[in-house]
Amino acid sequence: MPRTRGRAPAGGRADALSPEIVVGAAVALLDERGERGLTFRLLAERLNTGAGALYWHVANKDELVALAADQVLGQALAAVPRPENGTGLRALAVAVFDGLDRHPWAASHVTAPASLPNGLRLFDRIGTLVARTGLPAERHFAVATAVFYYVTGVSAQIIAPAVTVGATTDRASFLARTAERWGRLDPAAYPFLTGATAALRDHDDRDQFLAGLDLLLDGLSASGRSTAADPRPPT
Amino acid sequence: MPRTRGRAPAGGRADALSPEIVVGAAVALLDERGERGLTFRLLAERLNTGAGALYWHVANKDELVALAADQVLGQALAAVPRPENGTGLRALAVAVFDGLDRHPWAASHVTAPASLPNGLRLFDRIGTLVARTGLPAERHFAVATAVFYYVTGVSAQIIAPAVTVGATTDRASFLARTAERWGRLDPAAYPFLTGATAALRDHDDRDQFLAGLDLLLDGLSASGRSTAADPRPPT
DNA sequence: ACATACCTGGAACGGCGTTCCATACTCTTA
DNA sequence: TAAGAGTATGGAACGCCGTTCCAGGTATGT
Repeated sequence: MPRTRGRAPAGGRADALSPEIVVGAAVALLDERGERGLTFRLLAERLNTGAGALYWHVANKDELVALAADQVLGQALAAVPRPENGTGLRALAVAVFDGLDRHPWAASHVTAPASLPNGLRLFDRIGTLVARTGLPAERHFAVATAVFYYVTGVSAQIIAPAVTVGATTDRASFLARTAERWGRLDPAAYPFLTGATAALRDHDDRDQFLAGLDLLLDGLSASGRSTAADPRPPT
Repeated sequence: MPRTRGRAPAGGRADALSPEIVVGAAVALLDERGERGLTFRLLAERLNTGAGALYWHVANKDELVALAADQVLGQALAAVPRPENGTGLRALAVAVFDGLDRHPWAASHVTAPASLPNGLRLFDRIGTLVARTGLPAERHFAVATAVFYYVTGVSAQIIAPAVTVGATTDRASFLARTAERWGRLDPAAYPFLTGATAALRDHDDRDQFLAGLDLLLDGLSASGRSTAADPRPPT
């Protein structure tokens, strides 16, 4: 890719490309065909140009996918309700999860430490909300990082596999088959799994995300209560 | 790949391949060159055979990488200390993190729901330890899943980016550059990040994993205390 | 009209995952 | 011992991919 990416001062062709257009088309293609279906040739075809032209606007495929994922994250952040009461962190996390769930390929590309605009915005909003909880200041960064890691990492774990699986079969029958396989395991070697097949069959991914998130947030308020900086120390 | 993969009843050549040998060589190659460096041609060359022969033992590259990651997970599980007191979950999680940290490419390939042997073993051990905490039985599955997601998802978030970054520059200078970029952001738009550059520069990834894990486990014991099934209800 | 900088798009390169298949090896059966 | 079957090999070939290269087009500034 050439050094500069700025547009010509004033003009340019009417049908000119831009990084935004290329990334937008990439998001559409990723939504339709998944990560393996995104190809510079196919993308160029949709944009009525050649593959080489895309490299003027985007360094390589890694950057293209990263930018596409950051755009998805931006849409998710735009959907976050105003943080009114004390539930800001939870609402933010849920909005990100739901946003990524609509574009499953993106989940595994939102990485830390954040470098792209919306990743930075997400981390900053988490940090700002953490700073309001009354936790001692020296713990803000570590806690914010933990929440960021949870939201991005666990979302990726939950959402990403669905891409591979969902293409072939629907979720219910996949869970049923998995549960059946668990049930056939040796109970001596797998005492927990063999008894958990019903729970596996009935579980909901989004609820799992929320359950873990609430554990984390409970731990946050619990540890906040037991610190010296707390305005209302126990007894 | 052909239908069957069983070895001949008794014999075979002295230099015969096997799925174990192929996966073992793949692990070595992944350790040396990372995921992009693993190639069927290169792998075949190391095993003194042709690329086509590998497909007799392994269905495709996805399966090969998944099996390699599961082998790494197996090594990590073998290193877990005996779960004596109440710290079993923490020790298990730490062992998995450290094991994956030694093979960074593997972190993002340990997925849920687990299907390969060591993924199943990990989930079962987490579930067994959760069942011992005194939590009501109907919450065991959800909590075990949350811990599993945390361990695998957050490990992947922390460890995987280091592959891309570490190849070019060392960690300290990467953090320094990132911190400097955060410092140049607009404080009005990024109030938290602009004040967190020092914390970013000094943070330790493993400590972050532990900090979040402890939050989660604190939440676990806190929510365990407040449930109806608890033998000692609050006041 | 000319020079310049930006941008395009098609051809070409090297490498990849995967398939195919002729061949070889070993054990079983006769 | 000879033949057959099943198992495993390895090299050639296929189609596709990311990426590079570059000759040309298109606008602006002089």
